[in-house]
Amino acid sequence: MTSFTEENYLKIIYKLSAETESEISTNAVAELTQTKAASVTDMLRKLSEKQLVNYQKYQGVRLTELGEKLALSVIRKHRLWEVFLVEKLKFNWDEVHDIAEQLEHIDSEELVLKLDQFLGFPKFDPHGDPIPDAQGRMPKSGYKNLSEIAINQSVVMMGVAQHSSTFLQYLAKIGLQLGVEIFVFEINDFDKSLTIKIGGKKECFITTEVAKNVLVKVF
Amino acid sequence: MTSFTEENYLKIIYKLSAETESEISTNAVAELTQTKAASVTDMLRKLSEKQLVNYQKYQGVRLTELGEKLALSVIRKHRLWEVFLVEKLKFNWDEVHDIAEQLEHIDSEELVLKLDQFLGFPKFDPHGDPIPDAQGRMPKSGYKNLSEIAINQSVVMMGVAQHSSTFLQYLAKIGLQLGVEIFVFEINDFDKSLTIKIGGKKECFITTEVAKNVLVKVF
DNA sequence: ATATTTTTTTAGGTTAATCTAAAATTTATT
DNA sequence: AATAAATTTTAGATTAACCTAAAAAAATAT
Repeated sequence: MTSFTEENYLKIIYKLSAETESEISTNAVAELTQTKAASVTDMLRKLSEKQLVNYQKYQGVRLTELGEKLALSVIRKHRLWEVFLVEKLKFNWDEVHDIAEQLEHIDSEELVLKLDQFLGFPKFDPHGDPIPDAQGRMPKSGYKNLSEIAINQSVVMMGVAQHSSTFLQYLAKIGLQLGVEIFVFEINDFDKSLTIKIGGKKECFITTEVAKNVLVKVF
Repeated sequence: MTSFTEENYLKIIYKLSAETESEISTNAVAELTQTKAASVTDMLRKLSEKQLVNYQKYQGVRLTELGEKLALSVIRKHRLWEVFLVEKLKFNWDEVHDIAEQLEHIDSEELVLKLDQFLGFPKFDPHGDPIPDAQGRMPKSGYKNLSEIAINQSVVMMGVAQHSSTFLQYLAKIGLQLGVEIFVFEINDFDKSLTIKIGGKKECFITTEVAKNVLVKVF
């Protein structure tokens, strides 16, 4: 009913919608799908015919309720498979994205149900992202960005807001991994860069850009 | 490098090759791919260009060494995923084929390696079919068809040579499942149909067609 | 308010995988 | 060996997803 490609478009439109209030532009979609704007226009027309998006030419897109449901089901599958890959197959969390990108399109409700059960109904994936339930409801994480934390506060790292390998590998290098304690030692007034203490030991200097992409839980 | 569709053709040509000595005909492939002969001709030309098959028009096809390697890698993935679905996710063995049909095309060597390890390097899938190793070598099962077993012999059921849901459900209904003991009670000279005793209890009448598709281990 | 720039769409084309109908080749039958 | 039947291939179309180049619309700057 919906192709691999259509599912990818829905997922991308969903992600963009989470970041911005207004309609999603053709160009924004083109950038994430790695295609040209003209191709996006074609696909938006098609998705619109299938009632998966609301689209008026030159006015951007929005997912319909049905489209959002579908997007969430793909995201659910992606994140469940990531849990499987890390927890069961012992992949590193920075190696699983591309494989999950393929697995998320496997079509079988029964499979998702049983996988979820096998994994013990996880609520978050290995990057700390919430896993929608079978009805498409997202658990609320309550996590904050490290950049919002006040000086002298202690927090625990719970996830990331960016999934590129380079970023994840940088985190690994400086010792930032899920579960570590982070103490905000100093915040530079000028550029908001910060000095943190990781796991009560290592001191480390990071830019605000990095801090924005680290999700933490406040005690 | 090789598409989903190309992989399916290779797999089907491999299966047909296992049954017949001579070249595989276009029509035979068309039947299993559920396409028309004309489409098969197109694809055979393409596979031939890619050095995956040897193909002379009007003369049928054969896999090249490279083609066979690829086919075996797809079959390996299919069977490993079937083990996962049955052993870990608790699917019934007659429910897993269609899902494995999708999973077999997931592209990641690392994934196959880790899945194999996670499953404990299984040698046979839930239908008793041998799982090729990473080098494409098939373990020898030594299993026989139930139709070859002499009268008054006792054997254990180890697999099936046919995977349709209807067949598997028929077996389930008469009580034939992996691991049961089968005693050949009587063989009808006329049509080779047989009367068997299942698990030392139930007596049961089956056609030779059924017996041909049941794999058994002789003590 | 008009002109310029940027964004988006249209028009027309490409490739992979399929199809139908007709032509060519091989196989089987007399 | 000639003809009929079956199989296979070719020719020409179709659909999904993409592309480039040109045109149209919207946003921005003067």
